[in-house]
Amino acid sequence: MVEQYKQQHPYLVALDSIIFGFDGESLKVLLVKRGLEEQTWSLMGGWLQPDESLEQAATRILFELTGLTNVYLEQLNAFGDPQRDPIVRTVSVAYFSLVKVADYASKLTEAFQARWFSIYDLPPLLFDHGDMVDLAIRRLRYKAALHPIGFELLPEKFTIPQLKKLYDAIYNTEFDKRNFSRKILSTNLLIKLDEKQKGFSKRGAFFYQVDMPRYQQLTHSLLNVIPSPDAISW
Amino acid sequence: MVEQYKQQHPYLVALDSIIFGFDGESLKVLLVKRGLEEQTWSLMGGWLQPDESLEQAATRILFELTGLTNVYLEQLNAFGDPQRDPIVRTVSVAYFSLVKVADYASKLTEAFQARWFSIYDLPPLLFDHGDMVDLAIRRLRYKAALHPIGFELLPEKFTIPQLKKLYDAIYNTEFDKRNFSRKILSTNLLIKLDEKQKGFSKRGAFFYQVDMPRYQQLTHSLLNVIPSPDAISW
DNA sequence: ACAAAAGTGTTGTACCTACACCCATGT
DNA sequence: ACATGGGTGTAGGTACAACACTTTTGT
Repeated sequence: MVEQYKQQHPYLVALDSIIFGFDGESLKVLLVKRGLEEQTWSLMGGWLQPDESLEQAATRILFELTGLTNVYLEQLNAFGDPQRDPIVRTVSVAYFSLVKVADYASKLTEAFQARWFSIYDLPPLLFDHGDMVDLAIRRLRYKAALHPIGFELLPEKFTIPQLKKLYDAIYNTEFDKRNFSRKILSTNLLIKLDEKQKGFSKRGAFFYQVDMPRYQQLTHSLLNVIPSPDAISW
Repeated sequence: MVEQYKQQHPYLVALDSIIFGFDGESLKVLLVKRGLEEQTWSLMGGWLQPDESLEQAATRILFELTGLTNVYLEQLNAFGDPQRDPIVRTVSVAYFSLVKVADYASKLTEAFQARWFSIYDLPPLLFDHGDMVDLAIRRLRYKAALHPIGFELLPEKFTIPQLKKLYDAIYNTEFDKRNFSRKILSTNLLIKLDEKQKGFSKRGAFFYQVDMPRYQQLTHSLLNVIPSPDAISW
């Protein structure tokens, strides 16, 4: 019975990370120039090690580049076209993650040549990494419309106008600030702080932070969508 | 530079299929007893071949069991825990598919011991296949609430009451037939036929079929969700 | 006092929900 | 004639979309 295993071809298994960040103005993806491919920008990636799960490997790779832990990470898709890596047949599992750029800036390991690129102005990418980024952007848009994950891209304390700008950037559109803030606040997901943001505008906007227990709970319940009768929306 | 590849460990790559079907009453999953594991039910699966993409392999494996082509197929998740297959380390990419059971019945290859199980009454499964099925059910619920994929589980011609029963089964609930049919018909996705279903009820229900061009178009546009301003729904 | 961004209020409309009755047909 | 499922209609409430004005404060 173990025979059946022995006859099979093994393949290399890689992980690639689409790392999103938000600098206050536009949505960015973190790209690197790898040692062996000096010419081309690519996603941060690495190989699956024998003792790791896929998620552990993706977490490790993210840490190696950014020094960050406790980051939002979600499996995007496995890519396995026979020709995707022209040197050796490789199956790559892509993950996307949402990081707070301020944290990143302080922890970046300089071993990598890395740069943030606006999602609307990407360079040509290695292999099928362009497809991965495309898919990740669509997935982020899809997901952020249904789940409150945008916060993962903002600092602990942020203002409603900042949050609106983030959503403007994700969807490349312009939300109505009145409806936007009403909708966001109606979820009771945000706790208003006493503190105001100084320097950016004259009046200054109030800081908010996420109500973590409620966030966890909401995230969990949204994953188990059992639409109330008649809540099918297409 | 090729050195970097050579140092890496290769792994076996498998595919597993969660095959959903609907028999008119409840939502089912197709399970098999594999040659080497006579004792345990498992998902239909197979190995990735050198010349195949992941999707091609999943399609082939589905065909080998059911004889079906042109089936709804979607990548669910890659599973790669070091211990998931106790014999050899294997990364498995799970796909879920939606089949029309009537088609299947006529094409089933008898080489496999296969059976439909209600999703609410599953046997213990091999390896992590139970997790895969759980995730697939959640994904199907999630997706079917937002995209009109339920049709994939019904014959070409079906009635509104049949469609409602399908959704009742998916969500283990009881939709209101008046609101349900209004909602479905308001999408203009269904074309009413002259023909009535005979035998099941005295009055007989009209058959409908999917307006394919509109279905394709809707499917496409729903995948590129760009919410109209303020259409964030959480 | 003025500019620039923050913050709040209103109203029409569309859709969702809950609920009740009539219709067609096989027995 | 009656039982069984099929099919439609209505009204109240909720949430969304579109839109305009006031507030605060640094210069």
